[in-house]
This record gives sequence, structure tokens and C-alpha cells, in this order.
Amino acid sequence: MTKYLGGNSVSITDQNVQQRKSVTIGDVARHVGVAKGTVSRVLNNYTDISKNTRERVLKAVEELGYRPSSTARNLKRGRVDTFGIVLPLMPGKGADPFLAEFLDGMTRALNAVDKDLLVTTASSMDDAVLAIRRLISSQKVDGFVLTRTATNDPRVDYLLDRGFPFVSHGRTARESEHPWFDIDNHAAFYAAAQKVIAQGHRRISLVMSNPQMNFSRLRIEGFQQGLEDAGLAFEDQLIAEATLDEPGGEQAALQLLRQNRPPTAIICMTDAIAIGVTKIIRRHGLTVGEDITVIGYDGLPVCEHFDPPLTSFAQEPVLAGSTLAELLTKAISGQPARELQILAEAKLIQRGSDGPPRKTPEELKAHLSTYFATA
Amino acid sequence: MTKYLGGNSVSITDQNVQQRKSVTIGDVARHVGVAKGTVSRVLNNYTDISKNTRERVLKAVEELGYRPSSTARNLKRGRVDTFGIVLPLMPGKGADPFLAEFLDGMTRALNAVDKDLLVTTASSMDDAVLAIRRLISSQKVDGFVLTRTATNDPRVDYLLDRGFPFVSHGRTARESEHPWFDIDNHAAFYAAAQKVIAQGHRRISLVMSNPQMNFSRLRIEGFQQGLEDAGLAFEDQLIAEATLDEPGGEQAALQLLRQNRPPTAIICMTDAIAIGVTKIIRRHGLTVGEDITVIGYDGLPVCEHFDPPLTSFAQEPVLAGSTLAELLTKAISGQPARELQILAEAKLIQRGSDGPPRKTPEELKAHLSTYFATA
DNA sequence: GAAGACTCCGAAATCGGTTTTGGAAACCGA
DNA sequence: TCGGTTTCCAAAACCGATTTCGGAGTCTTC
Repeated sequence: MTKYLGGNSVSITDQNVQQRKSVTIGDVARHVGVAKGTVSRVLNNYTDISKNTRERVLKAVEELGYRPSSTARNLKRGRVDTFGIVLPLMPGKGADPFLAEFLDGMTRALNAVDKDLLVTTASSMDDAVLAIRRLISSQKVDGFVLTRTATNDPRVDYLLDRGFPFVSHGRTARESEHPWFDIDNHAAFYAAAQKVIAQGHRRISLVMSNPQMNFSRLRIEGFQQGLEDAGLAFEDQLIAEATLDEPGGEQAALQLLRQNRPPTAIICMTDAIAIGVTKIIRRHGLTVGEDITVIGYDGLPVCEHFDPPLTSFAQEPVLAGSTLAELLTKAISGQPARELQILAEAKLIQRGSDGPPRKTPEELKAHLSTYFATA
Repeated sequence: MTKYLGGNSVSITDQNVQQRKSVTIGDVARHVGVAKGTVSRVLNNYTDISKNTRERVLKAVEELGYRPSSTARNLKRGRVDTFGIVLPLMPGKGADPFLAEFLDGMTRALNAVDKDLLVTTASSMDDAVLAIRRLISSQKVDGFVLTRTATNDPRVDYLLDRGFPFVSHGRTARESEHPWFDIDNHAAFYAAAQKVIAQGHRRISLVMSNPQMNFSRLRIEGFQQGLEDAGLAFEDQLIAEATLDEPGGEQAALQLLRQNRPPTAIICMTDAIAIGVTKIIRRHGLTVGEDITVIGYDGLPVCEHFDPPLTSFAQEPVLAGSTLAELLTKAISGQPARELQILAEAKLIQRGSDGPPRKTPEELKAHLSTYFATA
């Protein structure tokens, strides 16, 4: 499986030997002929330093290439200028396609205020709490960014109880008590429902995921509200629950298409689910965007190149990351939580997978029954 | 675009006030009635501690919930038990779909040895070097993991010159001087070439990317070798260069299909390129896997659900991450670089996008010319 | 029973910064 | 000229751990 290669190599040990000790504040002080404290005060912009001394110190800092050791500084200051993020590992598959951009947004914002990001992973909520506890007690971070927040989130409970600063990506049951950034899921699914209704659809399905997740619940409620405001009933049989991946979408689609009066529009909780749904529809000889409308959510870049390109809602992961970083920075500096709660709107990206219904539910059924008979 | 919501909130300031100072080694020592040094020795498993004292100290540690401050420990120890990774942000789009799993592999391996991972991003090599320099001089990390290595990589040069420990994901021009983990790209593309030749293909294209990237060069050479060992010529006109994304694949495919004798098999440097190629082929009324064979590389999960599912090479991102973390740990502990170089094989995942040629190049041309005439 | 070895642990130095304390020199007003 | 400010900086304390040094007992050993 794996093999080892040799090579004429300089060992790391040799490298370490080369690595002369780095210059300290004492070196700078000695070089200028002042006390360590004076150098420190210059670098931290204290005002009680004469112009002359300041310049001499700065010159020496430049010459010697001095950079303060963050470790030493942190020890005295009692903070580490580092934020933590515990990435939730999806049980099965389905990596987060926005992760890189999200991290980019965060680190970019953090760089601007000279902070860094410590990343770790966890495959369950309990693991996540454990990881958080470890990082707090060893004092490796000043605050946390929580993603994939659940309505009742043990991480939130733990951090609030402990009084440790954090921000969440997504609201929670205790949203009034902490800073957060969220997308208005309710509004998005309300808009989606209204949109397909305006196109003429009357039998509209929702493929939802476990409503325990906060975003899931809000999307469901938005959808329901959208139907009701248009005078349509929220029929249980038009709702399918699915796991957050393609197979989930496939299963859900099968369930929906087997009904007596299949839906002419299917709104999906995620793009991954929409992909699964699309696949099943196509496999039954129907055309997505004409026979059946499919709308996703996430705005995955890859869906743009599908056939037909998937109509979906866009997120802005870079913005989310940078916003969260800024919120956390402010929270740590003492700003109250209620001033640090931001709700952003999702944008519908209209592509090719939606359109007015071309067939009635009955016509769909007639078409489909031939397929199910042979299958 | 965004709006702000209020809420009855407990401010973070209040949270901070709650947060009583954490227990230090001095508290433990006082509680037991020993010196700080003794507590430290117990916790670091020194042997010159009596069983009795050890137990009393451990009990107190347990009772008080003491966890050493990593900051203070690091200051004295001169290392921070943290590795850095600078994620390259792809210029345009195309986030790394394996990032989450890769990070998971790394952090999992690091957790096992009680270390952490500091992440930052950079959108160019120069930025990356700058970020590395900043992290080194402020002593925030003990070593680096480099990804997306280039043959002549300024990060490698910088780190080798500075004698700072690192491992690279992918080999470089100076591969003998540092630890690395790599996939045998040469062998994979050699295998791909041999495979389609065995299926009966004789006009075989390669869609390559900028050969300045190390992996790119190796794949090209492997492909070339595969052809030559089968007695086939490496024809320049059968080679197309593309950017590492779908549009790149589309452009390259157009170029290849316009030729007088179009290829019956197209081997692509990445799955993203293969997706673009597939799209163009289908758009010209041809069937992938029958009329034209397409093979990708990366084993993107999403390609499994394509139509037809894309034949590709699998990576194991979790393994890559954990291996790199272990290599770096060993490198820092002084093991020579030549013992820390691991080459792993890629696995071909056979799916539906390849098969024996059904049309000759001439037949393809005949079919295509009608398309190009009308287009 | 004295010398030497061994066991166990207290005291203090140390890491590299920040912050407090206090004092010398300059300045200022009366 | 003298007390009172100001200005500027040296010295030392401090953050919380690790590590060195050395010493008080105890145990061998001849």
C-alpha cells in the first residue's frame, strides 16, 4: 500500500541546531541602553516616552528584527489572541463545501486584528463539548466560533454556564443570551413557497431534514407560512424527511412520486438533497424544471453546472466567516450580546430547475405508474 | 441587506465577571502543602516522587480541577505544541472538497499527542510566506504543514533556509531535504494510460494543468510513459492545457473535439476538469463512457452520482492529514528527513465513464462536424 | 558508627514579556 | 529660591509553569 523512499537528506536535527535563539526584548533593551520596560512601552504605544528614546528603540527593533514572543506576552496579559473553532465532522460523508471560504473569511478578519484561529474537529456534540472544555482549561483560546448550531445546543449551554465568550453561526433556543450570525431561513423558504405558487404550482412538497436542527425548523416554518398565506394547506403527505445527503434526497423523492397525486414542485432543504431528488426524477423519464420544479438551498457552486442548473439560495461563506470573527472580537472586548446579533438574507439564484407546471399531478401519476409497474 | 435584531441579553461583560480566575499550580501546591516544583514533577511523571506525595498531589489536582496553563508551560519549554497550516485560497473558485476530512485527519492525529492546529489562509505564495514568517517570529507554532506544493516552492525555500521544521503534502525540487507525504501521481497516470490502451483506445488525450505544479508534471510524465511503453506516440495536439476547474475542462474539450481526428479517450488531471469535459461531450450529442471515455482524478464523492458516474482515482484525505501530522511530530522530535518520506498509491475507482471505443476517431469527426457546422 | 549513596522534595532561578512603583531631572509659578 | 508638577525612564514585581540546585533524611556498607 505504501512504500518508503530514501534520500540524501539534511536532518531536522541539523536544522534545529542552525536555528539560533531568537532575539528577545532584553537584547533590544541592552542594544539601546534602556530598560526592558521602556522597550515594551514603546512597542505598546505608551505616551510617556520621549520622541528621542522612541526612535532609538524602534530603530533597534528594526535592526535586530525583533518580534515579541506571543507566548510570553500572553502569559502576562492573560489572553492568547486566538479563537477556537470546533468543526463538526458529518457522521457519514458530505464535507462542507464552503469550509475553505468560511475559514478564509474568518482568518482574514482575524489577521486584521492580529489574532489567529485554532481548529479542531469533533464527530459528535459530546466530543465537541469535550474539545471546548479542553481548550478552555488549557487556556489556548479566548473564545469560540460555533457552527452547525442546534436549537438546544449543549455547546451553547456549556459556554453560557461557564461564561466563556463565543458566537454562533445560527440561532439557538438561547439566542437572546449570546452573539450570533444567521441567515433568515424562514424568509428564504417563505419566498421559495411563494415563488412556486406564483408560477402556478399547487401541489408543493418539502423535503426536510431532522427538525431538531435549528435551521431546519425555521425553514419548515417559513415554507408552511408561505403556503398558508397563499391559502394552501400544509399536507403531511407532501412532506418527506430525509438525511442531509443525496441518498436522502433519492429516498424522499421516491416516496413523494409514489403518491396518488405527486407534487409538481419540490423544495429541498439542501442542494445535496435536491441533487438526489433530481436524479430520481430524471430516472423516471421526467424533466426537471419542466415536468417538476426543484429548488435547492446552499448555492453550491457545483450545482451551477448541473443539467439543468439548479435554482437555489446563495450563502456568502466569506462574509459569514468574517462577520463571526468580528462579532467575537467585539464580544470579548465587552460589547453586550444584544448588540452583536446579525440576521442576513439569503438570495435566490434563479437558474434552470424551476418553471410553471406543465403537467397536472394526475398526468404525472399516469406517467409514473408505467414506471413503477415495470420497476 | 442585513438588519439587526434586539434581545434581552446577558452581556459578555457579565459573563467575564462570573469567570473566576482559573486554578494555578500554586493553588494546588498550597492545598497539598508542597512546593510548586513538586506538583510539576508529579504531573510530568518524574520518578523521584514518593508514592504518597504523588497520590496526594493527584487527588488535589482532581479536586481543584487543575489544568496547567499551556501559555506558561510553553514559555518555559520553548515550544507551543501547535502546528500551523496555511491554506492556499484558490484564485477564483473551486474550494477544496477534501479540506474538512483532511483537517479531521490532522487534528485527530494531533489530539493523540496533545497538540493543536493553527489555521490561516493565503491567496498567493507570497502571502503564504509572509504568513509563515509572521507565525514563526511570534512563535505561535512549532512547525508547518504545506499543501498544494509547487515544484519550486518559495515556502519550502524559506523554511529550509530558516531551518524551521515542516512537512509537505507533495514532493518538491528539494524533496530530499525535507519530510513529505505524496501520492504516486506518476504511477496513477501511467496506470490510466495503460488501462485505456488495454480497452482498445489508440487516440488518447490528456487534459493537463500548468506543469509548474509538481503533481501536474508527474502526472504528465506518467501518462507519457504509459503511452510510450505501449508503443504509442505522445502527440502534442492530443494534449490540452486547462485551468483546474470546469470552464478549463470545457475549453480544453472543445479544442480537442475540433481536431481532424478527435480522441476516443480523454484523461483529465482533475475531476473538476473531467466534469467540464463531460459536459461538452454530452452537449455535442455524444455519450460519455461509450462514444468517448473520460477518466478523472481526485475521487470527488459528488462524481459518484454523475451520469455516468465518473471513473476516477481516489485519495484518502483523512489518511493524508494524519500521516502528515505524525511526520511533522517526528521531524520536530529530531528524526532525520530521509526517514520521513512516504509515497502512497492512488486507487483507481472504476465507475461508468470508461469503456472500449465504440467509434473510430473518423466516425467521431463525422458526427461532430455536423455540430460544429451548425454552431 | 561514620562515610557514602540514595530518596525525596523545598527554594529559587528561569522563560520573555507587561505593568507597577518610584525616583531623578527638568520645568514652572510665586 | 523653593515647593510642586511633569516628564521620562530604571528597577523590580509579576504572570504560571519547568527545571536546576542542593539539602535533609534514610539506607547501606564496611
